[in-house]
Amino acid sequence: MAKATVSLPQGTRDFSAEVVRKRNYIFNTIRNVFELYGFAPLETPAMENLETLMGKYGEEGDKLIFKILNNGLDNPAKHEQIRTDFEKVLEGKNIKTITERALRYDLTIPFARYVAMNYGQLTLPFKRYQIQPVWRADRPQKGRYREFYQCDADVVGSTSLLNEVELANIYATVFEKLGVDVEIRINSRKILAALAEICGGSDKLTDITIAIDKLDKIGIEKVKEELAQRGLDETQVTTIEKYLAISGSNEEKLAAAKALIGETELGKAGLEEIEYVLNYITPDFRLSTFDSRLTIDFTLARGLNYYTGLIFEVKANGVQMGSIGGGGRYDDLTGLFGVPNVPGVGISFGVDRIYDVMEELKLFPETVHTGVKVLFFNLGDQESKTAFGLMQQLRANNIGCELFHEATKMDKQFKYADKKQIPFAIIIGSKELEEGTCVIKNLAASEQKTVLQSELIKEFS
RNA sequence: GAGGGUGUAGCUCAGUAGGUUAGAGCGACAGUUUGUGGCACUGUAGGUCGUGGGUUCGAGACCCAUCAUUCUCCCCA
Repeated sequence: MAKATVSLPQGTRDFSAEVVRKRNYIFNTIRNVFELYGFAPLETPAMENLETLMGKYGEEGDKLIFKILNNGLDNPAKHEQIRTDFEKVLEGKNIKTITERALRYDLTIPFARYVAMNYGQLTLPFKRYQIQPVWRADRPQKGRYREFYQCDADVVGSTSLLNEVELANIYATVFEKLGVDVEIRINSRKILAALAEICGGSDKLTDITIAIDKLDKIGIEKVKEELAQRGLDETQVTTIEKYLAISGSNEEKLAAAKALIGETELGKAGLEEIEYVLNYITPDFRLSTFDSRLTIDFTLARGLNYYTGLIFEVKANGVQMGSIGGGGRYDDLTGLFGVPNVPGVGISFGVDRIYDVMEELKLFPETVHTGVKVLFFNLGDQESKTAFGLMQQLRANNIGCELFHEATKMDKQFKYADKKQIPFAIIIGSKELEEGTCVIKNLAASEQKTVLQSELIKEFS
């Protein structure tokens, strides 16, 4: 056999039947919860105008956007212009004559673009969910792909913290249903801004968040070094050290943070937001284990720079994996597209990582497999014609079945049923044909019985 | 963008200081068994050892390049 020379682009995958079924199980779970909470579906194109995406994800993000080469570059009339323009591409610029479209990088920005375009028609607050693939030109590694699905739920046109409460509950409900043990971390960008304010001014916000975001990876000493490198003096570093040292229960953390930044306006507001959400998680509202899963994490920063209020991040317990969900509040996302003052808040699920976690922890239920229920054996021309008629009757009664494609040894037909995990075999040979009966065999139990063909449907209803 | 690991049969991998004809398990196919599977036994097919150079009397093994893949950092879902 010639060795296949075809391959898949880096970081992409094919999904076999079993994997698709398991993935659909996750998709359906998430979709049902979104619907349950009053969110409506939206789909946007795989590609957007490049300028819609550029500059929205920070410098790093821009580099990871997959750009689409324009068609028609081979037109001889344009060659000279194209060559000149391509020189600029080599300098790292994006030139419309070379590339003007790109694959979507996330679902939030296309959503903001949609809201800006349709603002007049939307009933506010507008709650939408979106389940579609996104593409990033990242280097693949564990839990990281170049094509992966996001499941987003966002609310725009409302500043109410009730939205945050709802979204936190969606996280809890989905992972509860999937049986994944998670920790939902919560923080507020306002608190980080307050910290920056008392540590040298708001222009230091980015420096500070970048540094403290690394805490659990590089440790406190390295963080302090990095802060000093980024131009903070000793008092300021000490303040941040105190901030990072905050620990204990949610209540203890709140109290400690109040002492440190409660005086500032931003700090006060940020802490109130967190308290508000936590207070909603009263026994009446919370799910069985919810309160132990929603924890304050003052080191949580999140990279996407459009967040302005509460931020969320979800991590799976008991497994080495990056975050499997994240989100937060943004004050003015559509302002980028010419419609200012539309506040919003949203969350995202990373299905591919959730899949990896569930696979690693063996959390998929057996029932995810849903193939055909019956295999009709093919034991000859006349026999298979009778089988075919019965098969169509079963199908008409919504019972999935197939007829083996050729008359061959039973041994082979049994093996086919095994491989496809078909639970029942129906055998019609010359004897059954004569008697108007058929043999129903339960393959797992290795039991069989003979019934009249006219009674067959009853056996499966 | 930076740095590691790995490429040998359809799959998972062995292949010991370079040495004659490259192996195992699983899978596939056939048979033992022309209408009762999963087990067992027997047999068969399937490899230019990722690709291209080099060193050597001799390379799957060593060196260089290249491609693919995987992991870590950065960043993120």
